[in-house]
Amino acid sequence: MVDPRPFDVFATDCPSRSVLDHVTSRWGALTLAALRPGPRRFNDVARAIGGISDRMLSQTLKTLEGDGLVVRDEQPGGQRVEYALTPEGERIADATRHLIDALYEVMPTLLAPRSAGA
Amino acid sequence: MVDPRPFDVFATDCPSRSVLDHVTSRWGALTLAALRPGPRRFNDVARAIGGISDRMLSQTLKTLEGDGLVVRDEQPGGQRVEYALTPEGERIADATRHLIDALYEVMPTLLAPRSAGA
DNA sequence: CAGGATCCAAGATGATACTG
DNA sequence: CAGTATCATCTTGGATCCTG
Repeated sequence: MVDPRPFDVFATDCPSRSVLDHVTSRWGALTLAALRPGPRRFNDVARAIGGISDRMLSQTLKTLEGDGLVVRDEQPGGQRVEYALTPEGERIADATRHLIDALYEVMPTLLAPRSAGA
Repeated sequence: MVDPRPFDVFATDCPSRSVLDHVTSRWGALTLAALRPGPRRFNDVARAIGGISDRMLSQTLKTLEGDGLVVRDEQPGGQRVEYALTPEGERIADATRHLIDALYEVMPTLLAPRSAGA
């Protein structure tokens, strides 16, 4: 039986490293987080994420789709396309959501003028 | 009483957004993960993270230090400097660790040749 | 609506050399 | 050891225009 965990994000050549890079890319985490509530259309995602351009969203979605974290559902007719998380995408999106929540929790402290002791 | 959670990473101008950007920067997550086991010296961190250059590590550490997630401890004498996580940094590092673990869990599926149904 | 193609500026990153 | 300074480069990201 092989090692069930041969992955190592610290290694440049590990496949998990590239997926991590995509997930932690500038728009990756936010895109996954935006899709977590459920399938969404392109422009809805674009509007949900402040500052993202069509180009970057398109590119990010493609990368995540290539990784198997997102699926593109094109309704017949063409005028309507929805993006959704795959089961694996959901696991990752949940984790990024936790990260964001942790961030919210520590933000007040980070913003505090450094030390209450001084 | 003010809203205890006025933060929104989806908003371009929210402070939490920039911290998220730093944490999910190319080397941010890996750097935090590398420091999670405990304080480490510069070159040890550098060696732990495959592919990072001195320059990038230095820059990443400074950014995270500026956010209040990392502290720099310089031992008198100068030849020895250690980097450690602040309590807030630990919370974030834990979250990124969970993200990495989630990644490890789904990797086998992501690598599988697409579908067992075809 | 849902993007693709192009052009271009800005920032990220790396290699190397140098310092205290 | 623990970085910093410089330079060249490669990628990222945005704005704009175009198509089905």
